[in-house]
Amino acid sequence: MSEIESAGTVGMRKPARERILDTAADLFYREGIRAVGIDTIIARSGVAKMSLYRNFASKDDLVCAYLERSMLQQAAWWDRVVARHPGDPRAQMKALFTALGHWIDHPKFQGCPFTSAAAELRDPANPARTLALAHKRMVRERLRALAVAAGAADPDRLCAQLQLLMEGAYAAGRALDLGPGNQAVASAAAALIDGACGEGRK
Amino acid sequence: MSEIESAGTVGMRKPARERILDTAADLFYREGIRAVGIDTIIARSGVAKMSLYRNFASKDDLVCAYLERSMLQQAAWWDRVVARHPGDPRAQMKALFTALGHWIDHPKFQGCPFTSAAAELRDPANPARTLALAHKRMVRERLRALAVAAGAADPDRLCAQLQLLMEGAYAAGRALDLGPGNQAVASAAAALIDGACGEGRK
DNA sequence: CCAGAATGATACAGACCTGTCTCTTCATTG
DNA sequence: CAATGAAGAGACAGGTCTGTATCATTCTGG
Repeated sequence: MSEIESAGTVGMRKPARERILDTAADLFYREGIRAVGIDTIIARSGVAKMSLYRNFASKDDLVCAYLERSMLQQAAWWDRVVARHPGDPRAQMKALFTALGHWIDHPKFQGCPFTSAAAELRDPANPARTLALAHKRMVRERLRALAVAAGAADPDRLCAQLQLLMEGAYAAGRALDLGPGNQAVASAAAALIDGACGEGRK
Repeated sequence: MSEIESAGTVGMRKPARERILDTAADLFYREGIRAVGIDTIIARSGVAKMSLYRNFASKDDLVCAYLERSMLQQAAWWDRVVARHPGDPRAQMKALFTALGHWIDHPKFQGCPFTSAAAELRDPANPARTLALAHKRMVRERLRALAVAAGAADPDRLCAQLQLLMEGAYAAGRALDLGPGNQAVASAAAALIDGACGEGRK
C-alpha cells in the first residue's frame, strides 16, 4: 500500500524498490534464498540498507514479494503458450510441456523457484512456503481444467501424472543432465495425454 | 579409517559415532541441511561437540557421510525391489515405481535427500553436491540398464522419461498433495514403459 | 530558493553458527 | 592400582546474518 503510493508520488524517476526486487529475484533464483544475505542484495543493487527495510518489512517479506512476482510471470507464460492453440485443450497441454522442455534446457534455468523455496523453507508457518504451495495448487487446477476440457477419461489421474512430470522436469533440468531433456518431457507428456484422452481424437 | 578402528576396539558397547550420524541424518532429512546446526545435532544426540569433530572433519564432512549412507540405503532398497521379479526387467521397472508411489505417501517422506541437498547446496565445488549428482547419475545408469534389458525401442528416451517421473514423484510427494500419489506414479510409469517396450510382450 | 521526503552510507546490537580449546569423567587394560 | 585414551561439558573466538539507528545527501514541488 504505502510503498505503491510512495512510488507513485515520486513518479517515473527511477524504480527504487524495483532495483531491490530485481536483484533479489535474480540472486534468490540463482543461488538460493538462504544462501543470499541482505548485505549481498543491497551491495549488488546499489541501494542503502534502510531503503530495503523501508520497502520491505523483513527478508521474509522480500522473499514473498519475489515469489508473488514469479507467480505473475509464470501465469503470463502459461497464458502465452495456451493462447497459441485456442479452443484446443489437448494441443494446449502438449504445448505447455514442449515449452517446458525448452525452458529447462535454457542456460539460465535453475529449477522451479517455488519448488526450491519449499525445499529451503521447511517451516510450515513460513509465509513464503505457503505461497509456494498455493502456487502448486493453482497449477494443478489449471492442469485439471485442461484435462477435463480435453475429454480425458480420468482427469484427476491425468493431471496428477502431468504434474508429476512437470515437477520432474524442474528437478531434473537443474540437477541432472538428461541430454536434450526437452524431448523426453514433451514425448512423455504426449504419451500420457494421448493415452488418457483416447488415441483417436485429434 | 581410524574411526572404524576405534569403533572396533571399543567393541559392541555403544555406537559413539553412530548416534551422531543417526541424529544428523534424521534432522538433515526432516528439516534441511542448512537449517540444522551443529549445536542442534550434538544436543539431540547427547554427544559432546568435540566427539563430533573428532569423528567428522567438518559439517560438510558430516553431510557427506549422511549422503553416502543414504546412497547405500537407497541401493539396498532398489535391490530388494528388483529381486522380487528375477529375470523380468519390465516388471522390475514397474515394481520400482509402484514402490516409489508407496514411499512418497509415507508420513515420514520428505522428498529425495539428494535432490534436496543439491537444491540447498548450489556451490558446484561442494563435495556433498558432487555426491548428490553422482547418485543421480548412478540411478540413471541402473534405469538405463533395465530399459535395455526390457527391450525398449529407445532405451535412452525411456530412461530419461522415467527419471523425470521419479524426480517428479520425489518433488510432488513432498510439496504437493497429489491425493493417492502412488497410483499416479505407478500408472504413469506403466504407460511409459508399455509404450516404449511394445504393448504385446508380457 | 527552500522545505520536506526519499535515499545513500555506515555503525551497531543481538543472535546464530562453525570450529577450537580446556578440563573433567569414566572405562578399559596391563 | 595405575596408566591410557575416549568421551562429556562448557567456554570461547571469529565470522555472518538480520534488523535498527544515525547522519549526510539529493531530488522534487511550491
